[in-house]
Amino acid sequence: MLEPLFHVLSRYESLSLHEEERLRKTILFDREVFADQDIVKAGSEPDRSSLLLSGFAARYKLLENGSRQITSLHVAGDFIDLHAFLLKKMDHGIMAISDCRIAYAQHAELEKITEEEPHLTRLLWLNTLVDGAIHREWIVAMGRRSKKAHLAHLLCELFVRLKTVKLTKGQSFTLPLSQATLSDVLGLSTVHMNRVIQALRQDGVIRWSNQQVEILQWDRLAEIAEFDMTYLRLELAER
Amino acid sequence: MLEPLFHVLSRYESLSLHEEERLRKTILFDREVFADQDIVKAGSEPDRSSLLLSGFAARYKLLENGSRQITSLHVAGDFIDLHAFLLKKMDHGIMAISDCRIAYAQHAELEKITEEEPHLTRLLWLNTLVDGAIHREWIVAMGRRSKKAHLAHLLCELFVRLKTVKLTKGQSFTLPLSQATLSDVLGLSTVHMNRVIQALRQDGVIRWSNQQVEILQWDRLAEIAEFDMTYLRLELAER
DNA sequence: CGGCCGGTTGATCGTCGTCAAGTAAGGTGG
DNA sequence: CCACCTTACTTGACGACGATCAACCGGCCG
Repeated sequence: MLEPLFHVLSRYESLSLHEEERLRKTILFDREVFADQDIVKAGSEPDRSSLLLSGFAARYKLLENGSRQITSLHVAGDFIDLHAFLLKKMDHGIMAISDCRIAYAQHAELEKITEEEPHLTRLLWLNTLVDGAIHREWIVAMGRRSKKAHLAHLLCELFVRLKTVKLTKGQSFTLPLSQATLSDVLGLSTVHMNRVIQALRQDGVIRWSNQQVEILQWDRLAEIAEFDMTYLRLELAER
Repeated sequence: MLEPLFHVLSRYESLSLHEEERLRKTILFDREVFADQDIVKAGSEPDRSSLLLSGFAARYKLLENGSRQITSLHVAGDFIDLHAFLLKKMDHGIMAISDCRIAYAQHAELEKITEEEPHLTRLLWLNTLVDGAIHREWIVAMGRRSKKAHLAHLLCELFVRLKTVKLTKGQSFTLPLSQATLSDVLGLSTVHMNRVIQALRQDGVIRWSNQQVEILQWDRLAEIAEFDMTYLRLELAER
């Protein structure tokens, strides 16, 4: 059940069996959250952190005029609010984009891990640092890339992340986001979001329908995006 | 010398004298970096992390067409590349915006801290999490705020951050960024950057000249920005 | 069958980038 | 001390990009 998490953590540094056991004992109780439901409410102060076992989730903030900005997308294996362990108060909400399966780690247990398991602690810390690296890449995309390049970059990132948790088939993956939701990722109107997608289709680099994205020409897509996956830190380092 | 760092860390949770001592022993050698010089090069794999003692620094990425996006701004007390301790490879550069004074912590020493000082480790981790929270707020600003609101938000954030390290005088602070540099923060052209600044001036909420920013009407500025400082996590929590 | 949701397209308008020019301040060399 | 740079900021004109308003299509569900 925790395999996606093991895949994610051990893509940074190998996990010992003892550490896997420790995580199994820490991460408990799973529940289902249906699409469009909040997994964690903005402003709450949870006493546990949520691990996404399956499905897609998003962190988001709402503005007074009702608009929404999604600040990150999450897939199986992602510790979606591990930062709440130390940040305490949620400064944003997290919602299920598709139906999601969630498991929990009590903050008290995480604290014990920081007292007793320094290596595992560093891996969990690293996990949150990769979140930060993704945030930085999104900032670059929003500030200085064309909208087409931004979308191309997002697709490259999702493909690579999904591949490490074995959720791609060949050059395809399932992306259960409506164009309206996607537009809240890129900060666009839905109309223009649609046109940007059309542009990538017309370039012949992707096929996309019924929530299935197929990358027809990875090299050209990566070139449009100027995609450099260093920031995802997927090369295994020695412990 | 490390007082700014202590101010930053102890605004999260109080530091014990032992922990302050430990930091003093860990953070050594300071040097000066002049404005516009790189402090850390993109692609490098530093064996130490840099603490900014004074001055302003920025993390940035360059794109192939020569444009630049700044992904964060740093002030005295900020551990500007603490994430490199675990991320290993820099996926972005860090440059001095004004003349900067820098001290260093060897990664080997930081690793010892994670083995021996769990509470201090959590504080350092938390420090990187606040970076992430700031990134998220910037993403929201770039995606869904008007440019005027984005700038207002940035000024609010900088004012609050500078205040906690005692670098404000009344409602004023020194901001040694040219408008061209600022435009690489907001993702704008320099021409439009200038016009956005004019707009805030005309609203009478700020005065700004010779690198001195004075906030004339905090409430209106915060209202334009929809500024909610929760994300900076400045309320002191118990240990 | 009718309504709703997601996707698509056209028309129009505002925001913002680009090109261009001009001003003010500071620094250098004669 | 002044002629001449350079750098930072400022303003105007114009065009491209993206938001908004509006309409329409197809599939799904009650």
